[in-house]
Amino acid sequence: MGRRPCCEKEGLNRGAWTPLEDEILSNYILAHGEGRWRSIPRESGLKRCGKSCRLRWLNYLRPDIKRGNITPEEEDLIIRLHNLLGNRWSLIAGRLPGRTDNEIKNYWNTTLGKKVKEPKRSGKMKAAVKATVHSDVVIRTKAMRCTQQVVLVDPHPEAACAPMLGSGTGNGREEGSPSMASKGDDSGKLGLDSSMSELLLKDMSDPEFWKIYPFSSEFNLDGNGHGSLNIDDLLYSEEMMKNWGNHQDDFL
DNA sequence: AATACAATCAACCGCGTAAGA
DNA sequence: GTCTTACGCGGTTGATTGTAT
Repeated sequence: MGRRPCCEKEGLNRGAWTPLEDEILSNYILAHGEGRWRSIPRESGLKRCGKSCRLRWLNYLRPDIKRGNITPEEEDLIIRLHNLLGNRWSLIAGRLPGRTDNEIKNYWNTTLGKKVKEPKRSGKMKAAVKATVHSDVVIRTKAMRCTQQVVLVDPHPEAACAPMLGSGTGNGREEGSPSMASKGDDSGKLGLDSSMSELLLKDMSDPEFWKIYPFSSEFNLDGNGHGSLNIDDLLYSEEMMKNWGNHQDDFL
């Protein structure tokens, strides 16, 4: 009794998409909009599973897809975001307008992964993190959709919020980004969800973090962040919100 | 020119999660 | 509260293209 397949395989086309299939899918989505992927094959007449349609649209057919080589600036950003976020390609892609998670993942696996070696944490640093943080945060390996537990904060108008906080480039994926959700009329605001906690955990292992974010007095910590705190208190603290815009570059 | 190997990238797969019944 | 369905994600595969021998 294995997992039920996402769709019936019989009679469906597989492999590379033909120009005709691309045209049918594009026309359908332009007419009816994205979403309801499962019903697209049935209603458009495509012999593809909905999942395949979604992937084709997101990775290839979307009008805002940026073609061409990754620029050095983009490469640098990918490296820094990967350092901060790990293999969360959709989050990284959300900061690179016109680039897809699949493209970035491929680029990393084929090019950057060889160039960049994961910086090793010293045992001392790991121990510091262990001794410092006492929380119920569960480290996830996958990004989550975020529809609840969202905190909206006003961005600092003077801070250059791009790319980490969204540059407002019109990239459709930004508003679906799990960690930076915007809702309704709050277009000028930013959402932070609890997935930021794990990023924070990583950053907290860096002594520089504690120089930039002087939480020591607020949370009863010593200068190296030693003590006991609830990570959510830290994540959503005024100090974090205040400093984030001003110092984000230090962590990218 | 032919073959082998490497690199690239589109597509597939299975899992975790949210939403609705 | 439980079950089902659909979506979105990261990991992996395999076809294609490029390069070396």
